[in-house]
Amino acid sequence: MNSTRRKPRSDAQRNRNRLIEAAKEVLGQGGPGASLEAVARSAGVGIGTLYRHFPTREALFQAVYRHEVEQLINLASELEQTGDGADAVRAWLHAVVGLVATKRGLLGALAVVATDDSKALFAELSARMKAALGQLLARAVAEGAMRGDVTAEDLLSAVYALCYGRAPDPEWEAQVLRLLDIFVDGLHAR
Amino acid sequence: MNSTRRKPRSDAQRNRNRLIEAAKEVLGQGGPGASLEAVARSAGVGIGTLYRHFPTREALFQAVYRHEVEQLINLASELEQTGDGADAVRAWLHAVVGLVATKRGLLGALAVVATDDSKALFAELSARMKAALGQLLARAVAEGAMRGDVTAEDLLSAVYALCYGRAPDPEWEAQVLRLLDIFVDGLHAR
DNA sequence: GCATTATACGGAGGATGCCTCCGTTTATCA
DNA sequence: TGATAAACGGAGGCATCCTCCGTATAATGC
Repeated sequence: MNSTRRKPRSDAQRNRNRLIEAAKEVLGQGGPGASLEAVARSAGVGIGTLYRHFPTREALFQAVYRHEVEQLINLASELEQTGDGADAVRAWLHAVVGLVATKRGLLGALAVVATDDSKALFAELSARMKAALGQLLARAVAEGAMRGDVTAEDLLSAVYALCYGRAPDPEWEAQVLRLLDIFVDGLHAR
Repeated sequence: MNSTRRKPRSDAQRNRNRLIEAAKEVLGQGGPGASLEAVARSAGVGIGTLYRHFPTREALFQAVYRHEVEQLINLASELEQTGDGADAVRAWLHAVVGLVATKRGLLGALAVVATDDSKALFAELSARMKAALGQLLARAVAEGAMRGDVTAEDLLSAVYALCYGRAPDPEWEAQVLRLLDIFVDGLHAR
């Protein structure tokens, strides 16, 4: 039994990233049924390469989704360094709305397939989002800038409700952000 | 201007029904991406015939959905004749859960496309469901069997929340029905 | 550096699905 | 029963799916 793992080849790593980037674009645009060959083309990669990295359509969806959420979580880490805890909370929630705005089709796709695998991923990433927001929130509360009786879970639920309660027209993102700001105003300690 | 409409040919009518029946099966199984040629095959009909009756995938989804909901509404009419108003309400809500159980993929499909057309259909059918349940509910209240401070809309919202708050595993329908029964018990006047 | 080789790449190809078009069939009506 | 509007069905052109395998190359040991 030989456990010496070679380092993954650099071209493999590069192509994987390109594919995720291209998929983010193409699937976000075209919805769950979009062409995977278009994704490969847009990534400048053969179709065989796409299938080697992501054996199923769902695997690709998952990778894109995880990538997006991890960017959000990184953003939260950065925001922890900024001056104002309340502003950090607001900025982060704006970013969440931005994600929903561009990835609506993608989220729909994941909701439709709903395998055990996707459900597990969903649960994991939800927990991590909640934790990230929890950090930001705790700081804002500690600074005395926000009321302490609202949990990260409450807040995320509210954002989702705002996002999905409205039909996606051109005004969508602006309207949601406006409502969200009003909501966040209400969170401030007085 | 000539308004003499010929009667639709009987074979057209028959094939249309067969297609809806087949689509109910195939799309319910295979989800929104299922093959329309499979639907046509399963209906024992040429692919051209399918496309003449339903020019787009969405048109077919809509027809199936309308058909299902109209069956529910017919069921409500029948239940109005039965002896016990409270039982009628319960039976009808069970039927709603049954619809969601078998047509989950279909509903997802409609949610993903979300054209103006589908939204209008959705609104129309929601209103008719509400009206149908309202009738049943009114009778149960008039009989003194149920409390009068709950609207049909409340009730439908609650059922949907029960349905979609739980992941669809094998136990799903039984669990939802159990919770629904508890809820309906709570509706009874005491 | 250079040879070796595990690893990854790319795209041809067969199967299937999408949708259109049009020649053939048939239900209806007089 | 004949005329004809209406409906049928499937061939065909194109796109996509996914697999398979010959070719290319990054990593490693010398």
